[in-house]
Amino acid sequence: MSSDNEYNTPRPRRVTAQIVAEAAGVSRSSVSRAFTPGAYLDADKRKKIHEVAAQMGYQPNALAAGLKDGRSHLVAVFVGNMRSAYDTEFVMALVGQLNPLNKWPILIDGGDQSAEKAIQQVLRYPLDALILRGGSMQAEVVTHCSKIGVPMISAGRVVEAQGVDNVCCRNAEGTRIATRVLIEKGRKKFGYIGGPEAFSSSSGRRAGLLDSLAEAGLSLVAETDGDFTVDAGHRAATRLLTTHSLDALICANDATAIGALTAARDLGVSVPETLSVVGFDDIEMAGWPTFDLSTVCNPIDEAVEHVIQLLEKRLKNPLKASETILIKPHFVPRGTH
Amino acid sequence: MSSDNEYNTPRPRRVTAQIVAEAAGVSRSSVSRAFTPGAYLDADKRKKIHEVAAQMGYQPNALAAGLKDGRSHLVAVFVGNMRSAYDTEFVMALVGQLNPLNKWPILIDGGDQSAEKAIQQVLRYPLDALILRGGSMQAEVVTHCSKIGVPMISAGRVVEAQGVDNVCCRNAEGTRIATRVLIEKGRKKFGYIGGPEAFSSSSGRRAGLLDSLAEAGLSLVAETDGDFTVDAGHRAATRLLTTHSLDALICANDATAIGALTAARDLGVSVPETLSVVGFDDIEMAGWPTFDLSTVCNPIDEAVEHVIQLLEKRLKNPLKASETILIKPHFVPRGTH
DNA sequence: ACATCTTGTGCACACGTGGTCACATACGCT
DNA sequence: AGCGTATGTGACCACGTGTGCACAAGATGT
Repeated sequence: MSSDNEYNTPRPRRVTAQIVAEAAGVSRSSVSRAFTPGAYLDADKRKKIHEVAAQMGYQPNALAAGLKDGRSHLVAVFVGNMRSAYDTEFVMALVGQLNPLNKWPILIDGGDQSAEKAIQQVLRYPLDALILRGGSMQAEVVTHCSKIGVPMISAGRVVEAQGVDNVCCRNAEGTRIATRVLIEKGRKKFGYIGGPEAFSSSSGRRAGLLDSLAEAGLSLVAETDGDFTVDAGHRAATRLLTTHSLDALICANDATAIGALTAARDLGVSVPETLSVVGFDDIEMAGWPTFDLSTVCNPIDEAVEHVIQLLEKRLKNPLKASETILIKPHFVPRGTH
Repeated sequence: MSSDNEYNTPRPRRVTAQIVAEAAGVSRSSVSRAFTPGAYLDADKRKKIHEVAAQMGYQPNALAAGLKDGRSHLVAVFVGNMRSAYDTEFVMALVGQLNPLNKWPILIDGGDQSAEKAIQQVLRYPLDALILRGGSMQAEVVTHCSKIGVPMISAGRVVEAQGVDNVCCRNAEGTRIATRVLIEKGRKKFGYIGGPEAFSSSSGRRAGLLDSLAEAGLSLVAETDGDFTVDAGHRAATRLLTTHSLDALICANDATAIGALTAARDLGVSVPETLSVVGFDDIEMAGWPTFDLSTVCNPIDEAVEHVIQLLEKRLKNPLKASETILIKPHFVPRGTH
């Protein structure tokens, strides 16, 4: 780590309320009041102050304000893997909803190897909250957060801990529904391409598949694990399709499914005539004409909305009991099943 | 905007150095020193303090520290459009490089309609810097930043203003090279699908195309503008290919090219046999087997590295003259030309 | 003219930290 | 013992803000 004292030229300091006060010929308190909506201040004086402030480029220092009331309006957003399209879309939706609440997201990429260190450092700020989107988080960090009173909201993975709220998709139900649709279409020889074993979403989705197969008296013909990427999906599907005779391929997420789709084409297996391919998440790309992927929708807008609601509730009442909201997925029929 | 005073239950305040001092039986100063690398403190006492602090979950409040030395270690990252794969990849690389410098990114999505308001609010924090990745930024914001002494670094678009450093790709050179390659292959009837007119990158890329065409005594057969998305690329290419006879399609970015590629397939035009399609940026997706897109590499890692270097230089010397670094693109031959 | 109420503003404090300064303690040397 | 020096530590201040409190000034009522 580089030394912090290597700055030779000091930065010209920011304009402060004191400076504005002197320039406008009023007291510093009045400047502060001019920027505080509810405060008593003569209308003319307020206008004058705003003019001077605008000219000098003054805005109240959010850091100092936060120091006073213990609320920084900063929210750390920990993203499991920004390289995944689902996570990216999720973050975009989340950031869009955070802004109107006056909350500003500090982004931490869980895919980066220094993520743990990064999160430790970011926790030195008095965060209003820590939002987790997927990924894995050391238990140590969770307990640390609850110890220092930073609320956590986890999306996509249920974290059982005090003061942690959760929003999660009913993963098993998603694949259960999709599998039923395929069985009704007459599919019998199912393969599964999962994600990393450590991810609860992956195991949940697999469980739903097994449920529906059992229900119909079928069993899983072949399976293998990937890492949620297109590349891994391609490799895994190539392996499965060349070693087994399959008529349906359930994938743990859309990226995997897109890789599998490409692999099928490369092998000359026609989709959906002889093989059904189904993904999970319904990322934007799944709807592109090239792929036209049948998938299970893991609704982002709904999830984000719940996250925001939980955040607001938690901020209003920091001591409230933890909540877990489960979201119902639905099947999106397109051209690959 | 919601009132800020609607929090009924006050959050239990953070553990402070004072509390730790009392618990450890030392003075507050000693606690501070225990967390300051260079400071004099008895080794045993330091160890003791660290133990107590760890147990209580204490970490120095970064806000208060920043208030003191005028450096928040926060960096606003304004992204033109996080829905674009290039921007996403850029941000990921940037965030990864920012963390080791102890800088934390506050993400602002320029694609969101409230982006202008958001940036105004975020500027209330004493940011160490504002990094722009593409997109358009009101001149007002730029002058405001320079007025309050927040350094700006723009990537992908040259902003001519005091205290603004720039990193940008030689866009014209990129398409110039690509066009030459296609001309050497015997292509003569070129079409161009641009981006929004307001984007300098789009016009630069078009200029390079025209250069090389003129050089070879050719002229542009047809062109139209999109909005840098796959969908727009698809629509634009469909229009161009059905109304003109073309053997080469130069696209302003990869997303557009991928859309065009799909459109060509849909129309039964064989690529690369009868039509060459070339993109710009070399996003990850361009390398996927499904697309195997020939394109111009707009190197992200190199750009990010320069941004970081400029940032460090600027922080060391806030008054230094502005710099503009131009990056040399190169052609990436794949299967679509 | 005096009392009461309303409205506006300045003072002073708290927030949590890092650093400077002065002071206390201990140690080595003559 | 006396002195100089090295080392450790406590008291204080600055950073920029919001706000409670007290007070001043002006308006209104009797």
